[in-house]
Amino acid sequence: MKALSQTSKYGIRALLYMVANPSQGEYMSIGEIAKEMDLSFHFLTKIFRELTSNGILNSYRGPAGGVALAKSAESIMLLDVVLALEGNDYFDSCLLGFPRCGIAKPCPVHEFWKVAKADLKDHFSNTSLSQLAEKINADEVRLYD
Amino acid sequence: MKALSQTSKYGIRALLYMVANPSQGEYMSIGEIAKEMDLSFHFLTKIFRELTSNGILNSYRGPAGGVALAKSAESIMLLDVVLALEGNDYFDSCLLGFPRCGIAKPCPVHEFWKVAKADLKDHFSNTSLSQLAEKINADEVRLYD
DNA sequence: ATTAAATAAGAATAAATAGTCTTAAATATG
DNA sequence: CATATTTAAGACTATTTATTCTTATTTAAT
Repeated sequence: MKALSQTSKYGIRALLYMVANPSQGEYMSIGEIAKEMDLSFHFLTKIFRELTSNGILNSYRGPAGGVALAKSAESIMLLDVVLALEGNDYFDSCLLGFPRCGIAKPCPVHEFWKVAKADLKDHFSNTSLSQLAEKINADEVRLYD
Repeated sequence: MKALSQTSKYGIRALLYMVANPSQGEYMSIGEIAKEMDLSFHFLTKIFRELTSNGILNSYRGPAGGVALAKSAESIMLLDVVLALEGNDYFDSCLLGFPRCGIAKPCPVHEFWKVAKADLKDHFSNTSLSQLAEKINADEVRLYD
């Protein structure tokens, strides 16, 4: 189940890397993040530009430049990042792609899907980057599922 | 949120059409279904081949041939169709695409996503084509959401 | 047998997504 | 000012998904 594009996955993971591995200086270089995460510098740069233009990151050019969270990690919610990278219509989809599925003419799974999407959106809107980064740093490993 | 491919969406909708609009004869022609649903005959044929090879449909060639449900609409679950068209690994994905996300090294949203996927899978496995087709025939329309 | 009506199979094309590359602009430092 | 470092912008390419097209096979009816 591919709920998110590669762009979103990389974007979120890169942000979590930034929060989990705070830099000494004000800005962290995209090159370093890409290297540590073993993904394309250019692709990450492109993703970060989107996050910058959406007010999630600040960027600064030149030596010692890079990117930095525009707000505290506590106040950046997963929802913000998902909407920035997937578009604001992310939660508007009809599960089965029925042509004019909506309030007036709901598809047969409309109600169910509406609730499922609302739950997901709710979770995203209540999950901050700091909360997720904490889990990474705590190295929460489960040996049995 | 694009949870399903176009293939799955069309496939499910076409099956629902078949259940909601039973034909006189044993088989219903793909051409008729495609025409009624206003989608490509060739594409639908391709999708139906997959459903046929997965034991969800029976097909018959020649005049008066076509496709027919291989089992009762009550016993074909949404899950069967989704797994047939999306693959059996549909519920195995990591939401954030973390490299070795799993029991031993869960990603920061692993537990949440595991539950969300299980809920969805559960719903799919408890929803039959007949249940959904009934809603279509009842023309359940909601004027307020 | 011949023809018409279907699906089967898969090649070919189009569109969307993912990823790479090149050039420009900004900034710090010697 | 010259140079090095870094992001910005967007063109370009590759891969995946979606869609169309062509040919083959099966079957019924005349």
